[in-house]
Amino acid sequence: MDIQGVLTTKVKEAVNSIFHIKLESVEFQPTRKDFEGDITVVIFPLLKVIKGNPQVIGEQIGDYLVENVEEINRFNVIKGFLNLVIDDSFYINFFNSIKSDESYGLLTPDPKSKAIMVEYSSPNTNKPLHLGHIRNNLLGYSVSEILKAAGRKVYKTQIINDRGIHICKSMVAYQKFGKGETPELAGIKGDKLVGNYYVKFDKTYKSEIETLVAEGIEKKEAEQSAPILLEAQEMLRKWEAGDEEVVSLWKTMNQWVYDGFETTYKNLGVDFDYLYYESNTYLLGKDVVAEGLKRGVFIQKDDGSVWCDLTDEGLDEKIVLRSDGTAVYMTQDIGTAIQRVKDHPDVGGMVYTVGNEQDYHFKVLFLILKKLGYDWADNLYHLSYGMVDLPSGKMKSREGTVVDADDLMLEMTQTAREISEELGKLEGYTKTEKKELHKMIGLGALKYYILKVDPKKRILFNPEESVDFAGNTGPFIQYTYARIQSILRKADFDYSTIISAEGYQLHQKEKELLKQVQLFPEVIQNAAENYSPAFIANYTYDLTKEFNSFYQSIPILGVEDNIQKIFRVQLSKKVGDVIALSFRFLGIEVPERM
RNA sequence: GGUCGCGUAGCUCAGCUGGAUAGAGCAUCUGCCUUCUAAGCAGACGGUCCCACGUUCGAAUCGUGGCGCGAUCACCA
Repeated sequence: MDIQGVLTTKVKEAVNSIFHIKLESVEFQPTRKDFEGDITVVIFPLLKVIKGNPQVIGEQIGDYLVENVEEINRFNVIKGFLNLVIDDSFYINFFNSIKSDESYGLLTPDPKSKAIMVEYSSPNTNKPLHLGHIRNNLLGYSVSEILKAAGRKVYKTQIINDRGIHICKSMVAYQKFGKGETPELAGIKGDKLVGNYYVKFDKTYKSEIETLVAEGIEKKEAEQSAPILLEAQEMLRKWEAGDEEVVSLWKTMNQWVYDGFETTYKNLGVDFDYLYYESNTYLLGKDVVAEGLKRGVFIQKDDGSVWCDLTDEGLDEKIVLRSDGTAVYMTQDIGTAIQRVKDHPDVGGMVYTVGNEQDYHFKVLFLILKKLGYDWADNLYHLSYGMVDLPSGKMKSREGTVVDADDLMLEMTQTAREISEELGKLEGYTKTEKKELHKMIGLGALKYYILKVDPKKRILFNPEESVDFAGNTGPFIQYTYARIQSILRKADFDYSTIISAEGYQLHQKEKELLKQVQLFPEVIQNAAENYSPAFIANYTYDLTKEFNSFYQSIPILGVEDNIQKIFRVQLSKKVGDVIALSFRFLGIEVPERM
């Protein structure tokens, strides 16, 4: 069925029979729209082994192919390009083979193959989620779905950074100013409440520094000796010592945050299979480091600190344990990775969705795990993505210059409602249905906006200019899907008949659409190999554009010929299916109407 | 300074395992709703693909050297 495979063989055969030369490979590309043809053989590379004029060589191969390959009708040669015209029957047969296949494009997982664990989100528990987390979440979730579609077994996970000085800051501020406030009493989400105290801490801290400086103390000194900071440090010591009061407050406030996060995740449509808490895993890496030291993977310095020498790899030495024996960030990540494989022995690789400011950290982490000799260490991937910046610069929670995740989702939904109401196409929909639809569209716009760009690229997000709903956007694709569903609702006849390739002549628009549908499985594989939802987004856009052109150029339900009508409805349905599937990989829902 | 990433139309981005005249959307301007949803379609306008050199029949794509932007080079996480 794979035309390229067939052609490769046949072109080799042709070259062998005409020139008596064995070819290694043949280069194909889709024919440019300005020329007649569907697939093109590039002749230039052949000139290295075949002496002669590319025009003549092309024609000779073309003649042979028309003679010997059933699917090829005719050809033309322009410069060094051999354009082949494929017979309609090939496309129709292809379509018949996939039209009822609901898992078209998907690979079923090999039960023996190893699972892959995808980590994403991994927030601190002292402030609400913001736009940066949204990018992280969408990427991690989407890549998980894409990997599944490509036949991988996937576990979604996150590590929750629930310990450390940053948590204590919120806790201290709450103790000082909280007066027993709770999310219920304040009527706000728990993560927002805790976030407020984090900001409050920072304000107090800054004013204390000012006071100290006014009293004539050096700024650096003041920064280190501000009373509220000392209190936070004291609290961290108490926490590590298991102080009951502190631990109890920690538990209460963390729970508020988890509840708040849960709401945000639910709205965003992401979820996790397994959770890891830093408070449970931060000590794990120490044993591994001790063992690695024994085996000579690490070296110990005079002060007792332990290091990994990576100078052979062109990097520096990296600390894995402090001189006082406590764990650093790296220690914890080593431990967590190993723990995950212990918990889930079928895991054979991991994907870490973390911003690109940590490129170096993960490079080192992966090297260390490899040095420690874990076989899965070859299958680690850092899904590194660029920051989301505002026109005013970086987002900083402490300074309140963030785009809050909940607020943004709400705004997108409201914009969707305004547009939708203006167009007024939802007659007969209940309030609830409309509300759901507006959310679907608003989030569709947001998710597509973020996922369509290459993860590596930095995104500049301007809250003043709202995310578009027209053009290359989520709603555009959702709209096309709704159009297709409308056609299917109106097609009140049996369109399940298989259209015979015999005697059916494809309209140009039908053919272009079929070619686009044909690309789908390959796109999924590419997206999975590159860990890039952007591949899926861009493909879906191309497919959608092609469909809209088809839709506006030729009648579907209105066409005279019954066979044509059935075929076009079938084709429309298939395009709708592919759109829905693609969007599912992006975590975007598609509407019946809009 | 070393390392990594990015640099394509006024703006946002595709294209990057080398191929024909570099593609979309937004914005600006023209047409198209008494036929299947106009959140649409068709068209116009808009380009030193950051610069230079090199490899090649052929370079936005590969290599080297620059320039610009960002990140990173903590006994912070």
